[in-house]
Amino acid sequence: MTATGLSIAAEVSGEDPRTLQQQVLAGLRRRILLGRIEPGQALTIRGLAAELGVSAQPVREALRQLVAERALELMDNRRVRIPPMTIERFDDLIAARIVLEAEAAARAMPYVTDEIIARMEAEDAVIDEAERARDYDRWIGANFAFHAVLYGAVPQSAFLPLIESLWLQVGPFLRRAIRTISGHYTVDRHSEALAALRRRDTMALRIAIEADIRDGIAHIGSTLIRSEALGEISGGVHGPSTTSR
Amino acid sequence: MTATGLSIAAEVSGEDPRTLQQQVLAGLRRRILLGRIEPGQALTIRGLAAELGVSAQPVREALRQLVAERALELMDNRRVRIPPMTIERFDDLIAARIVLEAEAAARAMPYVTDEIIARMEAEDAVIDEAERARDYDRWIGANFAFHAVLYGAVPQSAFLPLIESLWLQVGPFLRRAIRTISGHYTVDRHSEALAALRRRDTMALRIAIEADIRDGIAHIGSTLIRSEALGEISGGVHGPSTTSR
DNA sequence: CCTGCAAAAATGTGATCACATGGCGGCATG
DNA sequence: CATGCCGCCATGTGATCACATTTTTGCAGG
Repeated sequence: MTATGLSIAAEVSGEDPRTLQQQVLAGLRRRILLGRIEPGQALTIRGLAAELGVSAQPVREALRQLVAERALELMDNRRVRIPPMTIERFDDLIAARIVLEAEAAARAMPYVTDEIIARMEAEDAVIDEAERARDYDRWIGANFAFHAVLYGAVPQSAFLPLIESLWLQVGPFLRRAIRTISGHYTVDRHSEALAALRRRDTMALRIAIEADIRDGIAHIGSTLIRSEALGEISGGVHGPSTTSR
Repeated sequence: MTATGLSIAAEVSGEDPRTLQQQVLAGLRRRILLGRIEPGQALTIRGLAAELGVSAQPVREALRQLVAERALELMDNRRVRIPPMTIERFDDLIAARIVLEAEAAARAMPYVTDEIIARMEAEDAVIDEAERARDYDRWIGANFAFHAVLYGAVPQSAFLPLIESLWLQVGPFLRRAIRTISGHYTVDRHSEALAALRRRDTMALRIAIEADIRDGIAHIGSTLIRSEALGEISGGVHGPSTTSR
């Protein structure tokens, strides 16, 4: 077993980080995925280091890794921020999610066991529960976990890291639109996906996954369009250099 | 314009790195892509630093970034190496390349100008020339560049970084099989792709790209299968700890 | 009151050091 | 001669320092 950088999949299956850098990375990744970091806001190494109570070294490497995953963007000023979102980029990200996740789901089918399905049902239950409790952090997390369990069924999948990169890019803008979503849309798609899994119906699974991504995103897209009137979403100009915290 | 970290696309369009770390990263990325680093061989920070005549710091960050891009793998011993290849993983990588690159090509169509086509023709010419000269480095590089020019036609494409990650994962094993390839197979597919581009025929382009990837890979797959008799391709066990060089 | 310049503070980058971990070989013991 | 233990060496990790670049602040001149 190789050391993961504590990816989402690793978190789902429960691993503990051995290095400080991995803890910092996992923490930042989580914050980005859950939309807890303001897009456009500049992240400073020293600021984060002070906030987390570690030296600059682990933070530097974590930031570098997140830049490589496109969760963060290295500007020309050498400063790091969450990349601003545009309609074109958002459209690209969703298109990439759809082709990758649909294919990943189909390729996971041979590895799907009852245990995998059970774990997905568990995540789906968490989603329901979080929705009733208005716990958006948990809602988003479980939503990703639902998918991660499926794609992660394939032992050394090359798909999952790519998909996680896409999630990290979309994540910061999910939360901002999530409150405007009516609420019950994804559950149906998840049920569809689970039903397809039980029947081992690959084509139906593809359709359910694609629909899930599209549905969940339609509202957000319109939210983006509304915000678009103001130009780029957060960070058109170099954000204020407020030390993060 | 944001600092790119000197990706393949950035190299194609010609940019100069401003930091040491970016130079190291670009150099390592190139060596990996061209298959100049032995799979399974452990890369040491100090070894690379000494080899490149820089301190450990830029090397550390470059390695971290390459780990994030899955070009390198962080083992439990905290050593870094090129991930061993298995048939399953190779199959995954090719499947991912096909769905991503076909989609990226289709989405690039609206942005295709005569200048883009001209640049692709130029890369294609380089491929021919390199093939006659038996210059495999140039051959592989131009081959990737051919695709990069196309996908890079889209301004802020989210696809290109994902695709580059896949190239980096496949690269180390391309060269090892390339000598066994008959030779003239891709040229036809590239001609097909160029013809489709001139006609602005998106569907034909998809087919050509997919065929290009499949054709170029079929022979390599069989090479892998032959090597598979020996177990994993390079690095089944932790590689020898020879300092790189 | 606005503008532009210069000093000062903040930040990223590169280098180096101290320490913990892991790998390797030698050595003793059966 | 084989095997297991112990110590040394190489390596990754974290911390810190020096320096160049960038950003902010303060002030003078219009």
